[in-house]
Formats: sequence, structure tokens, C-alpha cells
Amino acid sequence: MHSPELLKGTLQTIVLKVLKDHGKMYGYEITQRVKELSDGKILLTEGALYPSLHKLEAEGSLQTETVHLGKRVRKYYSLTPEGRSLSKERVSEFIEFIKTMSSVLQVQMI
Amino acid sequence: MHSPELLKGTLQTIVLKVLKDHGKMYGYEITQRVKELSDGKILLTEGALYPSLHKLEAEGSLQTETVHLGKRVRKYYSLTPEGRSLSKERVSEFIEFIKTMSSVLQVQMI
DNA sequence: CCTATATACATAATACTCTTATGTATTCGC
DNA sequence: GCGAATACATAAGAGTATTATGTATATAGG
Repeated sequence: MHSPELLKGTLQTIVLKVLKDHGKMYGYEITQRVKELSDGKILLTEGALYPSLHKLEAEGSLQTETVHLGKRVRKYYSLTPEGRSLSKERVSEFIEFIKTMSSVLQVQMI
Repeated sequence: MHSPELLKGTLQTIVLKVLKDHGKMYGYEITQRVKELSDGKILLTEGALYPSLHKLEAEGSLQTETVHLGKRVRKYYSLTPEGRSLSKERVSEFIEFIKTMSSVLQVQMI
């Protein structure tokens, strides 16, 4: 598990990119996918994920679809066109940040 | 200038690595060196830097030397042996984090 | 059967880190 | 002389995440 401080500020980027790559997903599914992709090193907490999803929805980057499975409820999230471009933007920003950090830290990362 | 959220959690790493690479430095000098290395994209704020330096000193990672230049005072910071190994550790952690993120975001960064 | 774990959502209190604002003071360039 | 740069420092506030808590259903193993 990574030191959590580094993760700060990357949650939205992760959510947006994972949704872009995997299409319609629900919250719990996102946590599992990220856990899988990160080989267990990034464990999204619910307390961070759900408010983040709600915020992205409120801002128009995500749209939702509620599905009932028997008595259980699932809320599927998918990117709106604005969410799609925000996803690209966030990933680009992140890559630029890494480039800058590799200069500052004098390490080869790109 | 990078979106500040991404920078969170990287300040200590930056300070420790820059001090390792450039030896004895004072606070203001660190801000300038980082600004230079990052091509103006990372501007350390004093409100974040000084408390961080104080904390690292209190924890035994940094040692200080106060120098008087006429009436002005400069406080030089340098790594202790513990600081040296912490520097390595923080940089390694950061690189590991980037590797993980590149898996999650499905982008080629390493 | 029942109980722990997994699934699935959500919110509130708290902690942590940084930004912004403020304060003090010296030095340099025009 | 005066604004900008140098040089330190701290406090108030904002933002983001963790931890804790709450509710509820489904499933696997003893």
C-alpha cells in the first residue's frame, strides 16, 4: 500500500480515467478495478470515493443510472462528453506533473 | 504552474532530494532551486516550506547552521545520515507510486 | 442455521497538508 | 527613496483524504 499522501489529488484522475477505459461502472466496482490494476497497492476508501463521484456528477462530468438487482441497488456512473474531456485533461496534467517531478528529483521516469 | 493538489505529499520528497543533490542550502535558496529545476512550474510557498523544514529538523533528518551576513540571518539546512536514508526512501516510494499510477491510468510513464 | 465476509450505498467527524495572509527586517537596483 | 527581491516565521483557513459509523443485502463455510 502506498503512503496515502501521494495519492492526494489523484483520486479524480483515477476515477475519470478508469471510467473512460472501462465504461459504465458502479462505485464498489471502481474500488475493485483500481485495486486489481494497482496490484493491491491503491485501495480507494468509500469515504473518499462516494463524495468524489457525487461531486463529479454535480459538475456534469458524470451521469448516473440506478439499477435494481432484486432488493439491492446499484448506481452506475459513466462519463458525459464533458467528463470525457476532463478525463483527458486530468491525465495530461498528471503526466506533465511527473515530467516536472523527474526534473526536480533528477530521476528518469519518462 | 501545476495544479496544487498533485503536489500534496511531495514537498518532503522534493526538499530531501534537492538537499541531497545540492548539499547545504537555506530555505529561500531551496525555493529558487526548485523553481529553476521545474522551469517555473513548482513554486514552493514559504508557509509550506518552513514548517516542513522545521519538522524534518525536529525528527532528526536535517541539521542546521545559522550564518550571519551583516545583519541578515541565513539558516542552512543539510541532511543528517538519517535524512540521507529518508531521502532515498522517499524517492523510491515516489517512483513506485508512479509505476503503480501508470498501470492504473494505462499510460506509459516508466 | 448462523455468522463472518463480501457487496453496496452513504455521511459525519477528524486529521493532515498546503495556500493565503500577515508580520518583521535587510539588501539591491533604478 | 522606493519597489522588488531576499530571508525568516507563524496563524487562519481551505481542501482532500482517512477513519468511523450507519444501513442493508448476499454468499460461503462450518
